[in-house]
Amino acid sequence: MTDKDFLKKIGGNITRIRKQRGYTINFVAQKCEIEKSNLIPIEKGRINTTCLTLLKIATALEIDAQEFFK
Amino acid sequence: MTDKDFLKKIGGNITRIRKQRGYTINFVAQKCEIEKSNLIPIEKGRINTTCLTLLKIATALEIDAQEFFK
DNA sequence: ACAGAAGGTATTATATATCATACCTAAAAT
DNA sequence: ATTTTAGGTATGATATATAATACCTTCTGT
Repeated sequence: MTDKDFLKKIGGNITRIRKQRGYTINFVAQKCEIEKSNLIPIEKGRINTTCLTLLKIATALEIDAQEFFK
Repeated sequence: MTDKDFLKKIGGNITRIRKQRGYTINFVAQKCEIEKSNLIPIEKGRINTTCLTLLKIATALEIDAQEFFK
């Protein structure tokens, strides 16, 4: 698995689960207390985010962070 | 789960699996191509590492990154 | 037609992860 | 006793994630 594919997998999982919840990017960003200018590239797999940012997103999506790696 | 506890969980899982494999920190750091001055504080839960560093460590430990989050 | 919502991009500033290196201690091996 | 190995810390430099903000496009609702 390449680095790029790995980040795209994580981002894609975040997008998929967010949409399953019916949440918008702005809503999740507010709930996480992160900026959408950070969240959007994470979902796109463009940036190599950190454990704690994943924890914030997972908490906002009411899910375990490990789900993002499946 | 606090931020500190989350990072300690991840670091503890890395240490546990590394020792199960009988690998030293130096060996894993070399295999990962990361510095031990980076790996040690990750295992201790002192730094908030990134997805790609977790991927490198998981690959060196022959495991899926999601194991670190369990 | 217009207003608002939603996704997305660009830029600058700041915080911090990582690298590279040197050094230390304790324990084990010889 | 000395050397080696393993874990760990300290520091300065560099790369990059994140914050904060402004702006853009498309689509939907009115």
